[in-house]
Amino acid sequence: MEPKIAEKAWDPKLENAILKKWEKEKLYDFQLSDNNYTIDTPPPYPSGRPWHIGAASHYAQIDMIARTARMSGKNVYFPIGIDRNGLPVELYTEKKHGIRMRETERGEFLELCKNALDDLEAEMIQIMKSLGLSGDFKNYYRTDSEDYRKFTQETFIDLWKKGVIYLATRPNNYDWVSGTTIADAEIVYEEIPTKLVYMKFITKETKKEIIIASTRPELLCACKTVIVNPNDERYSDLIGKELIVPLTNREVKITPHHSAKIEFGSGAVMVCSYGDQNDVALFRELQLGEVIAIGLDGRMTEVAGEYQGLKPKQARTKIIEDLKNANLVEKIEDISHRTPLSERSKTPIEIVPMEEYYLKQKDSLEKMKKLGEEIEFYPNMHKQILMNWLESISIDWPISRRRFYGTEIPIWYCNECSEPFVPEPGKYYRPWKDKCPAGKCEKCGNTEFTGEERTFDTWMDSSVSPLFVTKFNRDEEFFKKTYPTAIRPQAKDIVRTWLYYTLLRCEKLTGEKPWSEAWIMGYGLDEKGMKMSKSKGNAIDPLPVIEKSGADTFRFWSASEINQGYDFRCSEQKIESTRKFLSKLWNVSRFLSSFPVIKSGQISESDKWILSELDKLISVCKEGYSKYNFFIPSTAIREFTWNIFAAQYIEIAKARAYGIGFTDEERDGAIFTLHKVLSTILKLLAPITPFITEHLWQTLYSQDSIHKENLPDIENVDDMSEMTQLLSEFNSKVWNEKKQKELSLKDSIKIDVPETLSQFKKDLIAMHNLESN
RNA sequence: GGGCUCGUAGUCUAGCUCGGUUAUGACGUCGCCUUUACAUGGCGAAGAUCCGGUGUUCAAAUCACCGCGGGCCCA
Repeated sequence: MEPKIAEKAWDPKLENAILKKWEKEKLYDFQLSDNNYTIDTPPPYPSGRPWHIGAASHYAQIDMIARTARMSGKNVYFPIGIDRNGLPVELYTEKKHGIRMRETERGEFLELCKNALDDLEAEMIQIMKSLGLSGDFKNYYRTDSEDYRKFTQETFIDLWKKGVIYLATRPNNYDWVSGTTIADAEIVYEEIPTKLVYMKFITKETKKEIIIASTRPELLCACKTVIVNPNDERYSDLIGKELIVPLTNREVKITPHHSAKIEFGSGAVMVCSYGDQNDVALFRELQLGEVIAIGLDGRMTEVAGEYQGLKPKQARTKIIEDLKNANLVEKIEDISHRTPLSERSKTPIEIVPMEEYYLKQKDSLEKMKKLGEEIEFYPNMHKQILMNWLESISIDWPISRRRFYGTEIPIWYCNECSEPFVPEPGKYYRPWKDKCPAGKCEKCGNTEFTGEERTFDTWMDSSVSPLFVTKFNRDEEFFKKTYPTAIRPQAKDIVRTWLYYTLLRCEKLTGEKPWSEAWIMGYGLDEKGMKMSKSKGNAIDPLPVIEKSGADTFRFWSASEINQGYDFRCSEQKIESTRKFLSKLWNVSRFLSSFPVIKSGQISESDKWILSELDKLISVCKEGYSKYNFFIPSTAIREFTWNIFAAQYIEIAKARAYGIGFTDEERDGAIFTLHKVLSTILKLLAPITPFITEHLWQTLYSQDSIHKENLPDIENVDDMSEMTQLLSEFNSKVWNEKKQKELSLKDSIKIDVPETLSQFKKDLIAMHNLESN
């Protein structure tokens, strides 16, 4: 019989047609039912080209979660969203058009951002689709849509009414490049070379010289005290005495404090508002009055005297010169200093007192820990990231940002008495341009208002993703049937932010946890194990890789190469070489396609053996799938298909399948078993490589999609796995002997079938053309 | 400084829970082979101080302890 499959290899170009067919058949459309499995899909941020190959791999695996659930009989809701709020697009737009946000009309700037996002988003959607994501693309949402922003504002108004939002002036992490406050979670630390300046302070009474080392001499004008360790004998007689600050000639006290390290610098430390977080803690503890030395424009203020208007770095250079000229410097060391940077703009943050809105979180920490305990983490070890973070939270969450491209904080202020007005939910508010919905101020009756200009931290938007996709407050039935959602898949670097904030917000709004499971993925690194970045030039663009090798190859690589939760290395060569397995699967199928698909036959001992191995494979795969660990099924299937099914069983059963020297019933047993095994492999593999399995399934077995099938169940065939090695050893022995004797594989040879394999004797004699004994 | 986590060929990985073969398989490398559905293949080879040390034991990749190294987080 001619094989139904003629082509000699799987052609990834077929994927496109399969995609179109799925779309036409509405295969993955979601209809609400009582058995919903909701995925809180991470909405990717279109930050620029190329998209990260690690992220593409994340999404491929998230799709495997969806397909696994679908093939386990669940009604899968797999929403697709795009995260479009926040700083990166503002920076991208400024650079692209050579403009500055604050010097551009706000409405115009927002329009430019929106256009940039549309471009970047289109490519991302294309990659996600071509990866075979079985998500709800038709209803994909954007976090900057009126609908979403209205929703974010509603949740804010709700929290405002609950009294968990407040205004406070606090030293804040301030990123002066992006001109906004940032949360602790957005700070990254880097070792940066800097100068440690040993300055000469003078004691007021005795005119004795005291050396104080600092990396921030420009903050001399904001120095309010000098601390020394109480155990430091060098200074014990000076505690409580006054020092003259160089250049400014102000007087400050020497205070004992345990945080002064005896061995660092000279042991005496100047405390300024604010050099670092430690200064903040000391100012609070010692109740010092702060001096604002750096303004919101990132430049020195008038308290800096002649240094006013300079950037801190410029001021530092100048002040070091001046100190040197005045002979007030003992020495200068070049050191490497662990500097806090803004994660987004990568510039050193300053600590500046500012009035911002806060969301209370400190009083929820115990509750959060409890919820964290209840949520199942895959892999479990990453739960620790959340727990450690919960342990270290010390201040409430600052939620206001001085940026443009974000959800506006829906507040107006009375021009007369400054009383804030928060409108009713139900509308998208833009206070920077909309008229205040209140006729007059409730407090003073004034009718003039000023709109709030700030926006929310983007995590305020993305932290309600599980509520948005389940239609919280908008469709009660839908919400009831989909929330709490089943699973939150995400990357491990945003556990402290996205995962935590979602937990916090959803609990505050619904009293429940947002998901019962969290699935945490590692980073994609380059082939040497370095972090990929556009600036280093080691980033791999996923689009050409997928176009060249095909989505299934990429997906199988992702599944078989990445250990759950661990960082992984990406190399194009390795991805491409994964394709060999798909070729193998293709050719196995091509061979089987020359035999009719039949319902039954007389099962021989070798058939029972492969069916028992197949049972084992099913168990292993289902175990792996149940833990969302795709490494387990992908490697098990490859191993079984290649080394057991193709290399051993097909060879053993081939002669019987051709029916030479066997009865029709015996022949049918082989053909039945061959198809049984292949069709099972295809179903087991379908969540990982949906395209090739669909193509082969429909060519060989059914008009219907394989993705409507359920994962196969085991049939409890008697275990014969002890035979596997014996068979493969015997076969290798015969093949090797023929090779040594320079015989063709078809030639006959005299080798006895060992007693242990006597049950397979007939198949083995036919397979190797053994001289009967 | 503290916490978490990991350490098996160039790379990914199995084995570790519950100690016992010649340490599994794949990618890559090298050699041979038109030979079967598949040269996108087959056969074979080289490649591992199982991070190190000590202890327990007849026996340690596996158990215990002490180190070392990487990554992430916090200070």
